[in-house]
Amino acid sequence: MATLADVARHAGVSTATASRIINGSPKPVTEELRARVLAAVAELRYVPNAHAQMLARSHRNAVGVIVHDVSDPYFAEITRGLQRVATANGRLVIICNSFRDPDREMEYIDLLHAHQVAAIVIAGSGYLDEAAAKDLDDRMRAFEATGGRIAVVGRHQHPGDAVLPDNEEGGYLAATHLIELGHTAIAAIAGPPSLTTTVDRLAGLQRAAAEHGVTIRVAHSDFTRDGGEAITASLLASDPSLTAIAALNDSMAVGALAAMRAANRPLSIIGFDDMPIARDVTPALTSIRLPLTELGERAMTLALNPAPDNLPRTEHVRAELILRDSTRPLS
Amino acid sequence: MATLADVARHAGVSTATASRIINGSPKPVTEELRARVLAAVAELRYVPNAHAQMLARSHRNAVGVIVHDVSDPYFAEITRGLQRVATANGRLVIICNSFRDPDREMEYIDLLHAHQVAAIVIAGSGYLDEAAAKDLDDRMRAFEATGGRIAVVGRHQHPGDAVLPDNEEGGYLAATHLIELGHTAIAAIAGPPSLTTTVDRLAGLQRAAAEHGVTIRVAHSDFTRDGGEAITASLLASDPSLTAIAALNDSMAVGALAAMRAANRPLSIIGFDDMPIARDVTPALTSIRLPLTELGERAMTLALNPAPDNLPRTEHVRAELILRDSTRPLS
DNA sequence: AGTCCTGAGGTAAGCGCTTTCCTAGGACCG
DNA sequence: CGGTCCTAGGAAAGCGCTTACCTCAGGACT
Repeated sequence: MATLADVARHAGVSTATASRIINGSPKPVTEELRARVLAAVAELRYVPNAHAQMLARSHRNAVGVIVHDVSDPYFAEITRGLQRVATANGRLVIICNSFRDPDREMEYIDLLHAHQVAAIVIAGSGYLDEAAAKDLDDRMRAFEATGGRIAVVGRHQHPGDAVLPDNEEGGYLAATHLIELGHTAIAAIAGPPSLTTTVDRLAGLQRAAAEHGVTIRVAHSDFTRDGGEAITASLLASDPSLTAIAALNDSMAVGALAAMRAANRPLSIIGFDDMPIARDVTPALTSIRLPLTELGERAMTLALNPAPDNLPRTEHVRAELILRDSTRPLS
Repeated sequence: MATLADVARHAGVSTATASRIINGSPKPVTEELRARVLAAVAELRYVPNAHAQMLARSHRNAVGVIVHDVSDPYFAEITRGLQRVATANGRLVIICNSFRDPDREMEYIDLLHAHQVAAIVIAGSGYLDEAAAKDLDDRMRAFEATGGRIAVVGRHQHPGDAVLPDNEEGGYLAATHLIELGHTAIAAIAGPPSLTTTVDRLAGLQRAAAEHGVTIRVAHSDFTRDGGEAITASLLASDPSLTAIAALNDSMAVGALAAMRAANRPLSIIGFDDMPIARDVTPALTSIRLPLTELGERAMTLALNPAPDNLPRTEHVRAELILRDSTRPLS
């Protein structure tokens, strides 16, 4: 592997000069030396060792992103926003999937810390488990103590910069919509109760229910299509009066649609997140939209630009009802 | 930021001893010192500087992955497989999105090279553009010259370890299926003609067409849902006799479904890739399945385990027809 | 002519870690 | 009891870079 010293030797200059030329330092250098060095770089196919650079420079360049799973469309959208802003600022993004495992999340925080990233963005639901949240918070503080910055997407224990999707409001919108269509036999199909996302969305649902004197039955399952299908099937089997379902994310809603078709029962189903598939399933899914890409963009912006006074900032993004065909007035 | 020297000082030992204890080196150390060092680590919240470690060690730990876009379900699946194998081998994965831009791809190769990754996996279609392919290949060789390993997923200029989805075979299966259902007025909606994926799949389609004496009309657009919808709409408008469409990926197929619905024309539509959405659109999409996760797993396995004789290895994964409701016999 | 810049380049001190080699004390042997 | 091996621990040499500081010419000034 060619090193800077090789290049310098090849060009007959010192490593200092070679380094300056290669990095375009402001220090003036004769055209001739510049040409010689660049020629040596090309000939030796020299690529600087990023680790040596990091060590020698004080500059922290990369940023870390921890999401539950990039291949989940929800996080994919957020990640897209994160990346857009990061690359616009010339930062390398290191993406880590925690798969909703607090331990793995901690490992990744340490790993990113070890890699001297300038900032870490953690996207995804927090954990209601006090112990886990506390441990996580400790790691984050240790990272921040070394000058690293953290921004979170979604509700987390961690105090600091955060951008929060309005999950409660979204839940409220969803339930209100179903109730206004005349439904009263409503079930909510929710993800794991240990996630704050689940809790917040449910809270909104229940607030609307309480306001209208309706009770909403809650069933938990995985935040996946299959989870939604299974739980809906059992709900339909156990409750013949059910006319509407509020799914706490679109994947579950798609599963619910499948279960509904299988059971041949007309239902009003509303999803949450408004993922791209929503408009292509049949019937097209009514859903609560969250501007996910924007969520990511704003989080990365917060992470990259420290508040002048260094006080924690919190931004909210609104949820919005997207009307399609999967919800109908109770006939 | 606490350094190893701080820890050593705090524990009253040399950095050598501290390093050995922290890294669990085989060198024996008294229990007492071990305890003192670990206590210092905890107290100072010491996290080793990964860059300094990389520099000092010869060991290369991370691996790089370059895909067109992780949030595209196709690449998400592949990436999942790559990650699975990588983490199973204790490797950190750095994911880079090239967004189908050869220049960005080159930049990322250099970047990963600079970061001293042990291996790079490049997933996605190659480019038919000779110049771009050549440049890319140069970078790859420079990386390999320093001891790095490369594996590619899909057809690429680069000679070396590769795992290839059987795109041609898949195209053949798709067209044969439509023809056997009695269709003769068939159009293919394809992605950009500069991608080898497009070319290979089309070749399969045309081989089947030739075998049965049918001609398939080809229209190009983006490899996206909206691309598929737009091109299908214009196809339907210009050719009233069309009865079947072979989409070169599922996203386009979903778009085609939407266009078909809008035009209220019954069509047989077959997709490609069998992404998860396929079974949830209406009608459920007949498609050609590629075992994407396996593709990723095998590529990473190749990348991580050099061939004993260091000869290029090529593995193929078969395409398979998945029958659903979107294709019907010509009535 | 002597003093001071100023521009162009080199020297060398780290950055934080790993690891080879060395040292000093015991344990053990004959 | 002197010599030989271990054995636990330390000293220090890098890993490949950046950069503060130094040197040395050659002008521009007094």
